[in-house]
Amino acid sequence: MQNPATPPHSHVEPLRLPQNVIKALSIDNLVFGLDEDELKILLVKQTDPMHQGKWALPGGWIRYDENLRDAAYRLLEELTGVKQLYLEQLKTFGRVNRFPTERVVTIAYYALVSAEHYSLVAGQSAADVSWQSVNNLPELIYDHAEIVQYGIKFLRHQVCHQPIGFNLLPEKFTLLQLQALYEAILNTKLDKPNFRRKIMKMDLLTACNEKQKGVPHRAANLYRFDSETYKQLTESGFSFEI
Amino acid sequence: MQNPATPPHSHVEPLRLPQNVIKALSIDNLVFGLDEDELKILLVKQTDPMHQGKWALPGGWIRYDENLRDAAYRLLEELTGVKQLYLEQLKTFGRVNRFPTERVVTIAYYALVSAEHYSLVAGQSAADVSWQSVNNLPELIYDHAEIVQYGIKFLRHQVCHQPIGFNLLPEKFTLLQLQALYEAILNTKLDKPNFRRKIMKMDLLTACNEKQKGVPHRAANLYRFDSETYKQLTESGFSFEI
DNA sequence: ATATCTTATTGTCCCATTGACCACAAGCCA
DNA sequence: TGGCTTGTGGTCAATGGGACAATAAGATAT
Repeated sequence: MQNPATPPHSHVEPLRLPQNVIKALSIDNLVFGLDEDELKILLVKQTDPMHQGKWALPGGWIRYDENLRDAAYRLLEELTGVKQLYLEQLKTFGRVNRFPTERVVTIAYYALVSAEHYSLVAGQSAADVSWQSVNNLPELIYDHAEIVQYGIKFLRHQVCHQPIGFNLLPEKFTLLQLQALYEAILNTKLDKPNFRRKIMKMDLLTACNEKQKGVPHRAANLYRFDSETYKQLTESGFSFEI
Repeated sequence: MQNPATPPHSHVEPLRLPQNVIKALSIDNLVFGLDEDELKILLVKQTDPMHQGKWALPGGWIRYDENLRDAAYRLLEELTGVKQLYLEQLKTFGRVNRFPTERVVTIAYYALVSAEHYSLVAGQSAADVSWQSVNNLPELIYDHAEIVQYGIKFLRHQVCHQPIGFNLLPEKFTLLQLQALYEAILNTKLDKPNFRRKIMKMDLLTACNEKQKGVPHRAANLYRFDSETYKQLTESGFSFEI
């Protein structure tokens, strides 16, 4: 972990910046995944003596000639090998003393990893990367706990107002999987028939004409999110609400 | 405009950074105000030959020992003299070539100026600061048009999901003023009796037991926003929706 | 084969909310 | 006094959501 792409929080003192980056400006990624109906985030274990036992958000430096989002993508791909994921800016955190040795402002992004990629992510990379349940997080370095709290709150809000939850599911999913997703993120119980009607009435799902396989009970229909229709509906004033 | 607090976009080349700031990181403020039922933003006229006739968002550099929000507050107060305003982070913009001479990333904040302060704002400061209708904006420098578009969209969303619109009104306001605010921001027409019922049922307004004065028709009741009640309601799961 | 279990899916009832619209009240002005 | 404008209270039908009952479809156990 001594290469130029080393995340800023792998060092403590002295701060050794790689060449060709914007000093004082870093990226931190808040990566969400869904595991057995539980919402998890991706954390990196700190190995240096100063932060022994603590964890951090995966992050790194922005290159001088690199757009912000590109930097976030690159850092995630370097870490997890996953290319396709939903990624949006979360917020910028810059409290004066958030970083010990220098004034470092960090731009936080949040990402959603689909079920297909979920198990690959942590495996692809070093052993010190792992998924952790948002309901039972370890101690985090710097202000990362604050970033996580803000991000969870933000995700809870977003997921109700934008159809982004689908990014956490496999491409083809059942209505119950979708419902379980909302229950996991919002930490609530929903009524199955009502949830079903609400979703279907939006006309955002297209039936795959295919059924679940390998389940020990009646197989449910599989659906996929129809982003084309969503785009059209949005233009005519439709707004997604759960 | 050659003092150390000069906004980054007042210069073009060479980039002369004031001492004691975080290089490569600036603040831009998107300041909203309501004027005669029209939504306006605060812009600064550019005087240097390079940007003659163009306008910019008021902005500046972040000091090395200053929190981000504090920097945004300071810059606004320096420019307008207004201390009390609603201010929140909007988004960070950092396209590689958004700034001509250097890689500069900017953290955009958005602010809401109350009607009491509205007319003071532009007067307090240089003649090259003025309110401009969001429906008829002049040409802006750099990526400021993009920031403005994003901000307007964001405001339209926020105002429907959070009770922030009150920050644009005087402390005591009538229901019709509130309705006009929503109509101006959302660019729609609303039904008066229905809007009224919807708002009142939320229990977020307390009557001042006072009436409008100096109007050539029946005077309406004045109300004020009750932030205490809102806090309590929020904790019990209430969510503001228009 | 039959019972039983689990989940999928459809249907129904009731109530709160919304939107469209009407009617009257209050105050100013000519 | 009457006409004008705006405030305020009401009706009514349509809609949408929450609670919940009922049935269907598979899989498994006996």
